[in-house]
Formats: sequence, structure tokens, C-alpha cells
Amino acid sequence: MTHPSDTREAVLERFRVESITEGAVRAIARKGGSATMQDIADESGISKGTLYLYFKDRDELLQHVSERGLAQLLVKVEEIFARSLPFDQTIRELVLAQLRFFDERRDLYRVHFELRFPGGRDAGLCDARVKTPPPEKQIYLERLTRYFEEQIENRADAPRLALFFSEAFVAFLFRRIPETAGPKLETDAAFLSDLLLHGLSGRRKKS
Amino acid sequence: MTHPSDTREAVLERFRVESITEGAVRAIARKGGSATMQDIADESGISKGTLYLYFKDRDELLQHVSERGLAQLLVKVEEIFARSLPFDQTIRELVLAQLRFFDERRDLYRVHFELRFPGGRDAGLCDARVKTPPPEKQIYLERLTRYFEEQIENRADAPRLALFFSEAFVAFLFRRIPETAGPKLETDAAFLSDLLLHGLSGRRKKS
DNA sequence: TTGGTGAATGACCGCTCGGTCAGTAGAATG
DNA sequence: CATTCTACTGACCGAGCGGTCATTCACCAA
Repeated sequence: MTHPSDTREAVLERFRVESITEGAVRAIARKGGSATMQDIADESGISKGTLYLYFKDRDELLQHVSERGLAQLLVKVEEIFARSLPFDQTIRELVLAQLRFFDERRDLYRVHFELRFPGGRDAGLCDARVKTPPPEKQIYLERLTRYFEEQIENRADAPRLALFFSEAFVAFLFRRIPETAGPKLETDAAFLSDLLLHGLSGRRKKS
Repeated sequence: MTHPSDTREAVLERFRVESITEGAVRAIARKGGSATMQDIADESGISKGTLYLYFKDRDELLQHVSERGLAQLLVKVEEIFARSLPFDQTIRELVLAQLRFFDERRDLYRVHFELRFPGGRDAGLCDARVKTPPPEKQIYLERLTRYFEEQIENRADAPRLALFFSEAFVAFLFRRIPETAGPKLETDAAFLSDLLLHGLSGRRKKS
């Protein structure tokens, strides 16, 4: 009852933070990574100034949005692992989940992407671009790595595999944007899963 | 002798365009995709106004830079095809070439990337983001597609394969940035080639 | 030496955007 | 009802950007 996070103010605060975050997601979905603080305020139904009552600056807000998204993905991945399917099936499910997740929020990922490699006004000096990866992303990568370590012969390859797995599809997804009537997501997922599992060699011409 | 491209003015113009382009590449390498017109001017050793004598606006300049880069990559790829190596070897060479190419000019690719998915001030409306891909990129993709059509059983997969091939490594490369003492590029290339050629299945634990 | 030409310049403009803060409205209190 | 308190507002500010254009200046022919 007296727990600090149960006070009236804390509850209201969390509600506000949450609704701003959702507004930001919508704004980004509309305008892409260049969504303005004003855009986010409009979409959240509050005024720009209020944003700064709950977030120090634009960077902190976007960081929050990005991490929240990754946390959601992590949940889905954890569900898949919990099912203890055979390896091949697990990979297929992971690919599908990841593809679907990013497909639903391409623009969100764009933000995520831009946060890591600023290139924006905050890029500053040449090597100031080196940022520590956001903690949520770190956790996500570690989870994937752990699975691969269990399943793959050479443990040393696991981190690289996890990395490839978590990042490689993104560019592919971006490509889906212009194609209004592109291939179905499930088709792409099956294609990628096959490619990942069995490689190109099996697809050579018989000739 | 009287060929239009041989006149004194034309030669000078081409020289200027070339030196501006190189300046832009350097500026982008320093500041990332957010390099200012002033940055580019400084790096080119000329004044900002002069840029507009040779390029209509910022977009046209960056377009030029991007296309020039892709043209260079296309040359390298063409060289590999010309060697008529066996399939596996060709793939390995392609992966290595592409990885090396983008590794040397990550920031350049960043521009390329941002041009396709503006997200910047020019993003405008929600669906204004749909841009026709730059012609050079189109040519590059078509060339890859052609090769896969020749080599792969199912011709219909070729375009998707080309797409994956041309885009998937990029995210992977970006990840190399923070790791100052990361794995050698050749190691990554070998890893990716193996993964692409033979897939994950062969890497399962024997258990 | 001088006058003419056009390439190059950089101060300037309009505009956008992140961030601030004096002011307001409306609930809570007595 | 008067007073206090505070979450909220939006007009405002300064910085930084892309793009322009009157001016300057290097060069060359006469």
C-alpha cells in the first residue's frame, strides 16, 4: 500500500509516460524517424512543453521508445524458446516472429537504428559515434547467443550468429517498403528460414 | 577534338564535379550522413555557394556521391564474374568484396541508405517516402539476379536472393563500428560465406 | 595598362526544430 | 469564497540548416 510505485502520483506518472510513448510510436509511424517533438505531442494529445516534464530531452524519449519495443520483441522470442520445439522449427519461428515484429513497426526500428548510429546533430566528432549499445538490445543478443551456444557445434560462433540473426533482416525489411504489393511476409519468412538452415549449395542447378 | 566533352570548360567542369564529390565523401566519412553543405564545401576547399554551381541542391549532390560509390562496387563485382570461378568460390569472393567495400566506406553507405529512406526533412507525407531506387542500385541488383538465375534451381528465387545478398550485410557491418578491435574482416567474410552456402543445419551439435 | 567577363564567394535570408518559462486553469484546502 | 498549489500550456528563443545573390576578383584579350 505504501509502496512508492503505488502512490497516486507515481501511477499517474507511469500512465503519462506510457501514453506519451504510444503517441511517439504513432508519430514515428506517420513521419518516420524525423518525427518532431511537436508531432509527438500532437499525437499524444498534449502540448510540447509537457513532454519535457516526463523526459529530459528528445534523445531520452526516443531511447525509451526504442527499448520498450525491444522488450516486447524479447517477450515473443522468450515464448518461442519456452515451447522447446526442435531446432529447425525454432529457427523458423524466430525468423517469422522477428520479420513480423519489424514489419509492423519499420519506422520504430528506424528510430532504433538511428539511435545507435546517430549521424544526426548529436554525432559530434568523428569517433563520438561510438555509443554503448542500449541495454535491452544487449539482453536480446545475449539470449539469442545462449540458445545458439546450446545448439551449435562451435560455441565461439554463437555471438556472431546472434548478431547476424538480429540485424541482417532489417535491411531486407526496409526493402519491403516500396513494394506495396510485395510478397507475403510468410513467403519471405519461409525463404529466409530455408536459406539460413540449408544454405545456397542445395539450390544449385542439377545440370 | 571538337567533341563537346573535350572543351576546356567541360574538362574543368568534370574536374570540379569530381573534386567536390571526393570532398563530399571525406566530409561524410567525418560527420556521417548529417554532413552539412558547409562541411562538404570546407572539405572540398571551396565555398558553399560554389557547390550550387555544379549541383542543383543537396539531394542531387548526395545522389551523385551514392551512385558513384555503387558504380565502383559494380566494377569489382563484374571483375569477379569475369573470372568464371566455381559457384562456391564466386560466392565467397562476392561476400568478401562486398564486405570490404562497405567496410571501407561505411559512412558512404549510410548516405546511400538515407537517400533511399529519407526520414529527413524531405520525408514529407507518410507515403511520400516511396522513392524509385537509384538507377545504379537497380543495375547492381539486376546483375546479381542474372547470376543467380543462371546458377540456382528455382529462377523465381533469384531476385529475392540478390536483394538479400546486397542488403543483408549492411546491418552486420554497422555492428563492426563500435568494436575497435573486432574480428578481422576476412574472418567475418568466411563465416558469412559458410553460413550462406551451407546454412545452420550442418553446424548442429552431434549429440 | 585597362576593361570586360564569368567563376567564385560568403554574408544573408527564411525556415525548422529542440528546448524554455512566464503564465493559466482548475482542483484541493481551509 | 478566497487562497494555494501544480500540472499543463504554447508563445517564444536561439541555433543551425539549405539555398541565394550582389559583390569581388582572377584572368585574358586588346
